[in-house]
Amino acid sequence: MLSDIPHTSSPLLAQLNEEQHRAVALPPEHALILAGAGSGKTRVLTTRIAWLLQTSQVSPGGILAVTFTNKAAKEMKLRLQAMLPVNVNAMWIGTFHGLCNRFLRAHHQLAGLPQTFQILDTQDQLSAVKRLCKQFNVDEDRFPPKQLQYFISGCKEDGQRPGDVTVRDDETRRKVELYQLYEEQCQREGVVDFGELMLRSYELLRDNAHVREHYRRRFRHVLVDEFQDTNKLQYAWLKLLVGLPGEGSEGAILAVGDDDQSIYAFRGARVGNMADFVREFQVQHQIKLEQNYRSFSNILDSANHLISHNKTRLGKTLRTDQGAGEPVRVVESASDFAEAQWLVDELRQLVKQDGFERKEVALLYRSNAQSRVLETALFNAGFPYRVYGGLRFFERAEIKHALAYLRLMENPNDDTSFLRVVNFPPRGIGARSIEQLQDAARAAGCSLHDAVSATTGKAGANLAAFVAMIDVLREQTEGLTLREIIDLVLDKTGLVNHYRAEKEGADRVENLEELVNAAESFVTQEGFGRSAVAMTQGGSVLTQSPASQGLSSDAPATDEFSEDGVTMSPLAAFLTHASLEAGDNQAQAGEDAVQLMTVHASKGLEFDAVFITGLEEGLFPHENSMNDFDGLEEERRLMYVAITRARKRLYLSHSQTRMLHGQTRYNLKSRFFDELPEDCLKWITPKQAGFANLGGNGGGYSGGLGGGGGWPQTPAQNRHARPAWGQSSLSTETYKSPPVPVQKAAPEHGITAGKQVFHTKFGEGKVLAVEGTGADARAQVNFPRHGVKWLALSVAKLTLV
DNA sequence: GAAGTTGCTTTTTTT
DNA sequence: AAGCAACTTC
Repeated sequence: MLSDIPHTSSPLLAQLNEEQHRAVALPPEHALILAGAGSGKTRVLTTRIAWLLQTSQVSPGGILAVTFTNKAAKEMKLRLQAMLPVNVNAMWIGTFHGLCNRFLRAHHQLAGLPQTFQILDTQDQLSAVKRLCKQFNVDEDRFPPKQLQYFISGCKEDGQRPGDVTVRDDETRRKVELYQLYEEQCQREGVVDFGELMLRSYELLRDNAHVREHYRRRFRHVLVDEFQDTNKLQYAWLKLLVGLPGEGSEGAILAVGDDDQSIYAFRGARVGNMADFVREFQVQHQIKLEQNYRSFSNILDSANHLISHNKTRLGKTLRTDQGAGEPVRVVESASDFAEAQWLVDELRQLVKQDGFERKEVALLYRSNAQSRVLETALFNAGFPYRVYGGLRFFERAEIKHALAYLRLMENPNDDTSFLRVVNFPPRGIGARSIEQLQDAARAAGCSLHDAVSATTGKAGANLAAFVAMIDVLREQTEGLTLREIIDLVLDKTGLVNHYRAEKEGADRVENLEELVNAAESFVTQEGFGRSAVAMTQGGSVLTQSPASQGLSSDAPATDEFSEDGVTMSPLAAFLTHASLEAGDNQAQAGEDAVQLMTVHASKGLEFDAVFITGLEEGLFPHENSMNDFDGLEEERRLMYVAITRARKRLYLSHSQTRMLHGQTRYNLKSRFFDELPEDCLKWITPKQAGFANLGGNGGGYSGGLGGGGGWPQTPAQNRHARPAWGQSSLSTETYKSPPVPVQKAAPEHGITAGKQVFHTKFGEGKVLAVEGTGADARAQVNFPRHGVKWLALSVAKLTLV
């Protein structure tokens, strides 16, 4: 009953439905919100915070909100700021890793870390592991570095140090040994990987009662977004941070999640945390948000119907007040090329006739490899598109090189960075010199940087020059602005010149210039001036001062928890920013282009029209997942996520054949089609124009003139050349259609109704019907094992029995 | 020390 | 198919 809720008069609550209202105005106790897709989850989260502040139940300093992505954190701050005049930087809003970083910077001594510790991203971590393997002569066939990396990350996600791992066999024993050595290496070098950020922070809270008590008193309201995606360690961290009932703590957790949208089990997410949370925190308030504001009911019913096939669910059914809307369109193509071509035609019509905006249309697929055909077709049609995924800005090689120099200036012991740039650009320091240096460093138990002075000869001179350059740069850049520092480093290290001289290096030079811009805007946005300033997010933290008793739990901005302990140079702050936030990977936002992405990447987004492509057995559900129960359920949730992205129109598309790993595969349509409500669907058969059927005949799609990168032209972001017939600078107006590949005359197939035929995958079957001629010829065949199929004769290799 | 050649792998992804 | 790593050759 609304009347039972306090403070209902707040205008903040006026526009909420009853469920949302109840969620926002919950008492300060642990609660779980089951928020269905499109049910206004973020809105509830932000309004909850705003309401708590407005009704003076908490001050900004008492709020901690945690998300999984920087994007979500940014969004939350933005919307909060729009709701009420509050300094969002006084609140702790960020990703798990961002917040952990903040804790560790503030308590670096207690955590056993240098103040300037650097953060290894996944790439850095792998190269660190490789280096370790070389040093200890690990048989890389028996222990592939990638697998070791996976092992180490997995252990950390489970909260296990080397000593905590149960060793049952020799292989594990060796892995644990290497894990231990890896840890020592990181510690020596003053670097932490992502898992370490989380684990160290957990241990900090676990092992230091006064720190724990301080934060428990301080954070009265802890809000967790996407709770279904938390892993074991993150949940344990939350338990420490807030304290279980009976531990005398006062903070309340508001967990928001949707078990049906849990699609990250493969990387350690534990949906079970939701049930554990309810049990361990004795949650009294559970609210389901089932009102969907996004989709028409044909779309929503399809999603509901599909997900109802999952056995392990908390149970939730979305409803909408919008009408049925259009039926969900289902399309079958003969080949992935035909699918792509059909898609382009349909897109054109969608935009021209039905008035959809390009950027409001998404093409979704299960795996990245599927994007290529789509891109090729779009590119050749001159249709603007944008691909999400792939290399992000701060992951690009040239950027990582530049950052490595900067990191070395901050922390000379960072051997990973040292090795990355010691001979890049080439300066005559080869593998042999580096090996010698590594031996010396190992013998002396010091970093590569420090071992240089011990080397002799010509190699030693080169190394000495390199180290001297870094040291000189450190001195020269003292007191300069971040921009000036980076400019100087790019120049003096020869990095820019090296790429200028390279014939394919223009994009890289551009990216390096972009790095300077990124630094500039970082300074502006985060308020970093010339002098050292506090943590990137502002706000206060508990310093290492021993006087940590008698703290007020709120608004400690002016007390002894001043920012003293967390001052960082602008450079150090920028480096942290670069490791924690890989940056955008998309071309110009705002460009009106259709969006291509994996289903995973689409989570949290919505579009007017959505195409889900490649709905085939083995692809979606993926073959690696479809053999075990949990895997299949996750695939189904993935499909559920995909469907619920659509507002108005949804297309489901599958193809009979598809090129995969250089081979044509014959696929059955996805089992998910059988799990959708038939009366919501409309089966469309696209007209099979000649162009659409060029499946396996080696037509003109490959081996074009090359050049160009996507459309519209985004040279710096879209470096990889794609096949194209035309010039790379296309415009919709001037572009001419690619020449239609010459279709070989279809051989006389002699397939007629009633005959027995053989198919390489489906086996023997009986022809029921044949239609079309030449390239368009299709046969309907009844296979005893696989049912009735329509097969394009130009694609499927049917032989008469 | 750098450039060319062969062979191998191939889900999903954030921090 | 294609990208990447490791190997061989100049």
